[in-house]
Amino acid sequence: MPPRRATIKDVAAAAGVGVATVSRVLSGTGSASPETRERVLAAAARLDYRPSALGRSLKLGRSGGLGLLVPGLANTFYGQLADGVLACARSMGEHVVVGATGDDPEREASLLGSLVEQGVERVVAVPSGDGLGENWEPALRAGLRVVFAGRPGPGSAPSVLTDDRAGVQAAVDYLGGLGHRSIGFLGGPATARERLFRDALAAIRMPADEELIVAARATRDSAYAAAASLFQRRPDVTAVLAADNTLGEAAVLAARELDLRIPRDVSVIMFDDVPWAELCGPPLTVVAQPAHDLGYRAAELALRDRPGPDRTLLPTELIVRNSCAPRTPR
Amino acid sequence: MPPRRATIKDVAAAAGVGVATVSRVLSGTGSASPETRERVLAAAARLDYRPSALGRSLKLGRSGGLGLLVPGLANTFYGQLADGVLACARSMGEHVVVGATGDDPEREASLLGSLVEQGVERVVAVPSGDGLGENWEPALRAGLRVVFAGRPGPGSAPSVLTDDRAGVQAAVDYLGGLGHRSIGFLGGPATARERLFRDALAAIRMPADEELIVAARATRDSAYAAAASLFQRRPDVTAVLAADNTLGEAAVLAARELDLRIPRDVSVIMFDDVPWAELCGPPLTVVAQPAHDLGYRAAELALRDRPGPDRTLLPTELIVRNSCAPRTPR
DNA sequence: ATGAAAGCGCTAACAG
DNA sequence: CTGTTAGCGCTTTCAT
Repeated sequence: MPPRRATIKDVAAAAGVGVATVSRVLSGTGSASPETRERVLAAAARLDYRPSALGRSLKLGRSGGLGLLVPGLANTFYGQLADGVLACARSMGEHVVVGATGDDPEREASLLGSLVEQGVERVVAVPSGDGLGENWEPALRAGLRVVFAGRPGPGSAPSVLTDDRAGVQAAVDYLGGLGHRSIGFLGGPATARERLFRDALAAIRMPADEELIVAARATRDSAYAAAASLFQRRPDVTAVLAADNTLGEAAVLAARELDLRIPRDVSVIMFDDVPWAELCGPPLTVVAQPAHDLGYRAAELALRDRPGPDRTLLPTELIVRNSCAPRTPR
Repeated sequence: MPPRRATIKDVAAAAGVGVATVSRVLSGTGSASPETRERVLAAAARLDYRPSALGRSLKLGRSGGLGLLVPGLANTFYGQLADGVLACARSMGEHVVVGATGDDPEREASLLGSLVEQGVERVVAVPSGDGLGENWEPALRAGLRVVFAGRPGPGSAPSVLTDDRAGVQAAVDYLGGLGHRSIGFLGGPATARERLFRDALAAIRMPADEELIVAARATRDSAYAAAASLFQRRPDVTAVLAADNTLGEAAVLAARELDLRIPRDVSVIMFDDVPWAELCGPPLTVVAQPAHDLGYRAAELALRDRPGPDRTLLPTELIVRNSCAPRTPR
């Protein structure tokens, strides 16, 4: 049987002082005679005392800790974002409680509930796809401080985003410049980029062909199916923009399966400059997003005391590699 | 100012009963008249009451929650492993507190300390590279229940591992069968596979050339440098085994940079069947590890009440793609 | 069936 | 400078 963890009382007894003194010495608050300090510190060390955050939080009413809600960590983009959040939290001495929503609003709601029960009152979240966000209403009203990252949150909640509009436009401009006229769009659960895609097309006076815009659910299979069906239904697409790295992966897989050569038969651009984009055969042209920064900044905002700006926009960058070529009719 | 969260007292008052009754009704313990039940439930719902896990944990002495310590989440392998842990935790209604160690024992120790302060008493961890593990001694003695995943923990602590011996042997056998005699090994912070590599070589009666065995630190740069220097110092290596996906990535990058064609000039096998292995140019032959399962099983063990087996070994699988070819002298 | 009260570990007033 | 005490939200005897 493991010996019960030492409490502040044990330390007080061992040092021959009152509990308040121990608390003061250990938290640096108030003053204590050097000699007492010494004794307390020694006793604490000897007993391997670790103050209970539970006790402290309960007393203080506020419980440190940062919640983090992402679709899933197997996706490199969210992994990087999460690492950014962890880095910031660590630098501020806060712990973080994570949950994987699977882009499912119901799971998100339940996870959110459990965060609240844990006493977490600040969270950074990549909101689940549907975008309706009625999940967040009550939490926000209840005083939970949430900063959305990577995708805009509902209402006026603060969000740290990438400049997707510019990113999508850059991709579309690039493809358009290469002569492509039938550009497909592979979208995911978050549909914001889909609208931006239409806008980008309009900006260069190209009509949006609804059949070329497809949306997949948050699974690998669904992404693949969406990509394959797009290529099959419309053999005339000569270029495709994938809204995230999962979709990009699906696009190259589907193209390969269908014997479409990249970039000869189809040009591909995807969002997210994941490390493998460069290793891909051929190396993929991407719209890079600063995933780590996204997380770091969001965490910073959530953890800082003063509310930050409602919208932080981080730049995207079109990184040209070898997955796009001038249009040649298929 | 956000309205303070409702407490059990508020519910009791609103329902016109004592706090004990509320507690009993809400936790399903004890009995209550249907009519009282009704009133309590209604009041709780109306006030949007969420029981405080802090209060409960403090009272109960035990605090749910699972700690998770990994090198970092940007690495797909750990991301998948973490997803496995999250999946299991969620199914058992536990929350998860994560930390990224960066494979640094010091950070690991500090993170571990903060977990203990949070009242977490069960953790799954990918122990940091050094393998000395004096970090864990005290925690283990203090009754912390830790299950190691992916890498063996120090001492006799329970671990959920992949059958690396078989995996390394399969890779070496395969390469040997292809005629390779100078096989390089790219190792990381965790050195266990390095020993297995020597063993595997011995098993097929090949001498281990120390100069062909290199170890990188846990950064992308270090991995790249290690790979590049291996290729440059020893132009006679015709094959290389990379101990994880980061190292594998470095190997193909370095090879490309040095104008070494895969697999014509060098054959490459890496650990971890990350999604991009198939997309790589050329598709990479890998030793697949069930990352998600690793995490799920480890979490299961950590969360179950009875201690499980000390060692769970999950199978690896050699997945042959196109990154290896018969040896041709360079 | 239900309420009153104790106490988990901690911090902040308040005395001394 | 330091000790005593109340009380954070909750569960759990113990009475009623």
